[in-house]
Amino acid sequence: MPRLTDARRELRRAQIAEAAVRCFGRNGLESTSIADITAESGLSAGSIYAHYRNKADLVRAAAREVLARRADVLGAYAAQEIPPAPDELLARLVAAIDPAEARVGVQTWGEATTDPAMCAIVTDLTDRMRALLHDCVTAWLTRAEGIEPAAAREQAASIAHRLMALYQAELLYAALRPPAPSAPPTSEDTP
Amino acid sequence: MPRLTDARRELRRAQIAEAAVRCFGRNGLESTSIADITAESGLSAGSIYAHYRNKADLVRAAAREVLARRADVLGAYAAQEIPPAPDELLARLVAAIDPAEARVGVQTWGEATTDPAMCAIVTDLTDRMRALLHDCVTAWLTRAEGIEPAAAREQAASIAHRLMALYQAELLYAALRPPAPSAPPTSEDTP
DNA sequence: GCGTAAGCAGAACGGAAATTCTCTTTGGGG
DNA sequence: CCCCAAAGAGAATTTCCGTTCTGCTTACGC
Repeated sequence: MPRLTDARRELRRAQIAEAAVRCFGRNGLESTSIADITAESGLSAGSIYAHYRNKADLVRAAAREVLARRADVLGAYAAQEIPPAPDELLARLVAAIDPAEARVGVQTWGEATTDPAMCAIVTDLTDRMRALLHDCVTAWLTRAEGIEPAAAREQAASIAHRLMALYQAELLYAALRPPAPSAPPTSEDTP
Repeated sequence: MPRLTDARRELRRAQIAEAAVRCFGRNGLESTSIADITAESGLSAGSIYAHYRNKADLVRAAAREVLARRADVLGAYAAQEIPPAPDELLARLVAAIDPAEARVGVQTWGEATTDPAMCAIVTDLTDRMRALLHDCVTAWLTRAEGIEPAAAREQAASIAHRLMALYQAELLYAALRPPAPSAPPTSEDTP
């Protein structure tokens, strides 16, 4: 049965998801139509539906991609032998924020308030990032500050919680900074 | 010209906006149709369009209402003679969060990434709340901690910034806690 | 190489939802 | 208390968009 080889199939899925992320960053989750993604990806509607069950499925895939990419940045720091101090860590994470991805990230929050599946994706990633932060801070407390591992782990929890909160807030600021590059006007100008 | 008296007109607008907020909290900004708001408010579509130019306009009004209500809670604390300490202040603000309003608040963030008008509403309120926090913390630093007003005002700035960030993060958590009371299934269960 | 079942393009379909239109009701001013 | 324009109800309209369907094309397995 001549199916696409798995590698090629994944490539197509990624091609679609990445185009979707670009569209979402530009126009928002609900305002981007399948036609938009069609145009951005260079593929056809039929093709998209061969790779994703429906639009909601594609939105979730795009969300997973954006969120996972953010976790990866953090993961790189967590893997270091001597992790940076909390302030420094936060500063670097904030500096690594990409405005377009921040917008999609915040849009996924909004969607998550309504769609349980999206909520699961968001909370799962939030928990994973917080755990990563926890590891990072624990390692810093023990290696750079010379605190007992057990005590460090405990202290790190509240610090990680706060770091996560501050990071999320920064993500929100980044998402709102340049309102929108070229959003279609919503027709409410002159009364 | 027998128009509605201003008081009555405002009453109708509020009636519609409040119904809209309830719907948005339940189903999200984009998923609630005018028909939903019609059912919730007990008014007709024609009537709604007599009070709001279009759906986007109504969404903005609802957002303003929810956001303003949050600012009011904070404003009450800011007006006190001896404001609470930052930790206590944050704890009280968090305790005062209503899940349904939190959901709408987060949805407005998502919308703001796309709609410049909504972005202006959100950033305006954020700035105003931060300013209120700033006043609160400054007052606490001077009155409870006995710090010079000028120095207090300066120190308060970064504290207020952090408080705002932590509050926003808590709002997000509250919005995602019980995923959704009764969301319509998105049809993606069995492959 | 070659056949075939898939991927894929693009038009067609169906439905939903915002906005508008028309007719009825009603509240306020004289 | 009466008139009339505006408020309101609810159906009609229209536009738009997700999804599906129909063939052509292509890439994989033999």
